[in-house]
Formats: sequence, structure tokens, C-alpha cells
Amino acid sequence: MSVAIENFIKAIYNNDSHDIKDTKPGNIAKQLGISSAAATDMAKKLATKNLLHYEKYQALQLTDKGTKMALNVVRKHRLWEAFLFKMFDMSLHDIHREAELLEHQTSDLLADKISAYLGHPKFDPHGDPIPNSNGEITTEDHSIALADAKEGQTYVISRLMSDNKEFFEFCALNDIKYRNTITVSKQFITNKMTQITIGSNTIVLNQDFTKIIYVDEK
Amino acid sequence: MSVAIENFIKAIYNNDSHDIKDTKPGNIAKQLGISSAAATDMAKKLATKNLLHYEKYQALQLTDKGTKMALNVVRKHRLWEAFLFKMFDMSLHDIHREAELLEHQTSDLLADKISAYLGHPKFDPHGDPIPNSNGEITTEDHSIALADAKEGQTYVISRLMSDNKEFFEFCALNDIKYRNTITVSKQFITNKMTQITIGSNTIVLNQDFTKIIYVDEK
DNA sequence: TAAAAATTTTAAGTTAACTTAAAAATTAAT
DNA sequence: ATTAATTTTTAAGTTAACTTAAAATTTTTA
Repeated sequence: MSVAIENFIKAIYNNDSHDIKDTKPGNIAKQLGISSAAATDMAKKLATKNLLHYEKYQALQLTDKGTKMALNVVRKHRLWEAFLFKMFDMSLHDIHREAELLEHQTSDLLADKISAYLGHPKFDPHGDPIPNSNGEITTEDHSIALADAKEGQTYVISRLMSDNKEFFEFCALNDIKYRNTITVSKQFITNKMTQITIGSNTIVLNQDFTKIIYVDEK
Repeated sequence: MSVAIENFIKAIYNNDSHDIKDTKPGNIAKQLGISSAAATDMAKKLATKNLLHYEKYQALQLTDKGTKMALNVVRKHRLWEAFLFKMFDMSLHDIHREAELLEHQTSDLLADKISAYLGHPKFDPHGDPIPNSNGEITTEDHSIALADAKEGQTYVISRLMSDNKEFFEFCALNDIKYRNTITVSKQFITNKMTQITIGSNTIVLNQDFTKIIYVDEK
């Protein structure tokens, strides 16, 4: 399967698994940086390959076969992230960028070697779960977005759901990283902002960030 | 630059650097598994990009720019080979196959990280020299093909110039590998075969193999 | 709930990287 | 040194993955 197909399928999967629910061609197109006409064409083609269900004007839905393919690519992506993170001193954003390319050129054999080397990790450095070689995610996720966290409660950062460079630069500067501890000192409900303390720092975050930082109660 | 372009440029470079000298479109096409018509088209296109010199019916010659690009890809290929060889238990042929894909999707940054991790190696596991980040090969090669070796002389294997699966299977079975020691016990000149001893084994090799196994006097 | 706004689809066209088949030129052989 | 064989080029055509622009449909809003 081509890189274009893998990325298309992956984009649908990612939208579905974060509850962004909109998997219509136009939205997928936006994420891939292609026209929605191209996305419609691709959707029709993939329907004939039994990778997704296509009905005019409706949201796209992966078939079991499509989901399996998505999970295979996602597995390779997250394994590369975990591997590069462990081996080299590179920013989370750089690691993401490399993984985005390498994921399409990695045999199942190599993916298994990487997984074994890392001790079959269940999470990548963003806290995203790594599917096993059967395409199964065996972990459960009970974490919540920082936007929905309780005032006064202490949390552990469980996921950083982004691929945005500036976001990761911000994280690096403020020690916001996977498995670090933070306390929610104040929720500014009407302004949609959250105040946290991390180490000796106090930071106020707006919703752009509190919707993509996920945490677990400590 | 596209994968097709990188592979085309690399094929010319590889022919030039092993003295296979034939870099006409037809021969490049054969190596890439495309038609010679396609190779001619590609050659014309790359000439307009200043990557090679094209004259009808003549051999293709890389420009400095083209050579630099080839060396950049070759560097990534050989770094991946060295890295995968060190990290994972995989056959030389499997490693080659992975590197063939990964080389096109590797940033200069990642290549430098891999190189640093390995201590900036000068050779890959086949004995091929690894260009530095400026695209320079600083090592000299005085090795000769086993076909041209002296009877009675002991040698160290310096290069295994192949990407053929069966060849590497044969090597693995007979302990023929980079930096191992062998002795040439007999040259059967008229039959174009070479008898060597390696450890306690005696093997007679035909020219298919003695032309791609390179050795240094010990 | 009808009109306005937004989105999706269709239609037509482009580009890169191929193909096959025939014509042109080169290389090899007698 | 011709002719035969081989190789390269040209010409015409295909496919995947796009594009833009207009038509069809859905969604939003007043």
C-alpha cells in the first residue's frame, strides 16, 4: 500500500480514536493538506479495496481491514518514537517528524526487533499506547484532559496529544512531559484557562493546550 | 527530491564507484527494474536539474551536485546498515533491504545522530566506506578481488560487494564475513575458481563470488 | 422553514513515473 | 566495411495522486 493510502487511513483512525468524530472527506483532507476533492476520490478508491465504508456525504468509517492497517502503521510510528527517544537526544517534535516518514518504510520484522529491544513498551514518549504486533491495544486509558481536571488535585501527565512544534517547545521550556507531576491550582471556567503548578513554577494555560494535555489522578 | 530520483542518481554513482563503468540509461534501467525508455526520460530530466550530464547515446555522468546527492544517500544507507547491524540480530541481506527504504526518509539530523552514536564509523558491515556529513570518503581502499589474490597468501576480508540474498546466505553458512581471515590455497586460473581455507574449512568459489569478495593482505 | 452558508461531489485537467512499440543510432560480427 | 544484432531514443499511452472550478447536497441561521 502506498504512503498516501497509509496516511489517509491513519488520519481517519486518529480522528476516530481521539473523539474528533468528524471523519468526512473534507476534514481528513484538511489534516493531510490535500483538497477535499482528492479526499473524496481516495475514499471511493479505498472503499473498493474494502478498507473503509463510503456513502456519499457521510462520515468515513474504517472496516476491520482498514483499522488493522491503521494500527499497523500507528504501531510503527509509536515504536519509532519510543526508540528514537531512547537512543538519541532529540526533541519530541523532531522525533515525531522522523517517525512520520519512517513508519511507512518499516517491515513488520524490523518493528518487532525494535519492540523487543525496548522490552515491548506499552506507551510511546507522548503517552500514546503502542499496539502489539496483532494490532491490539491492551492498555486502558482513564486519563482526562487538563481542561476537565479538579481544582486542588495533583495529577500525573499521561499524554501529550499533539504534533505541533510550538507546543512541544513550550512543554520543553516548562518541564511539561510524560509522567511528570502537576497540581491544578485553579480552573478559570469562564475564561477557559487552567492554572497549574509544576515544580516551583506556576503556569496558566489556555484551552488550546489544556485540551491536548491528558492527566491521571495521582 | 523523490525516491525515484535518489535511486537513479545512486545507481549511477554505484556503477561508477565499482568500476562497472557502464552508466548508459539501459544499464541503469536494468538495475532499477524499469524500462530503458523510462531511464532516458529520467536522465533528460535530471540533466535540466544539473544533477548529471546527458548526451544522446552516451554514458551518464554525475555532476558535482549529483555526486553530492548520491553520497548523501549512500551515507544514510551505510549508516543504517551499521546501526541495524549493531542493534539487532538480522541478516546482512535483511539489513540491506531495510536500509534501502530508510535511506530516503532520513533527515541529515538523524543521520548525524546515528553516526555519532556509532562513534562515526568509517565502514559499514559490508566493508563499504561511509561518507562523512560533507559527503567525503576519507579512507583509501587498497583491497583486491579474491579472484586476483595470490596463492598461499593470507588475507582479511575487507568488502562483500553484493546485495544478493543467496550470496549472503552462503557467507553466513561459511563464516565469510567482514574482517575475518582467510588463506588462498589455490587459484584454478583456467576454471576461474579460487580455493580458500577459512578456519578448518576448505571452499572452492567460482568467479560470481570471487569478483565481489574483496580482501586485504594480512 | 426557507434562504444563506458551508461542505461534498463531480468533472476536467495536471504531473511524475512509469509502460510498450517502433524508429534511430551504435556496436559487434562475419 | 557491410550487415546483423543490440541498444537507445522517440512517441504515444497509462496510473496514482493530486489540482481547480462548478454543481449538488447538507447544514446552519435568521
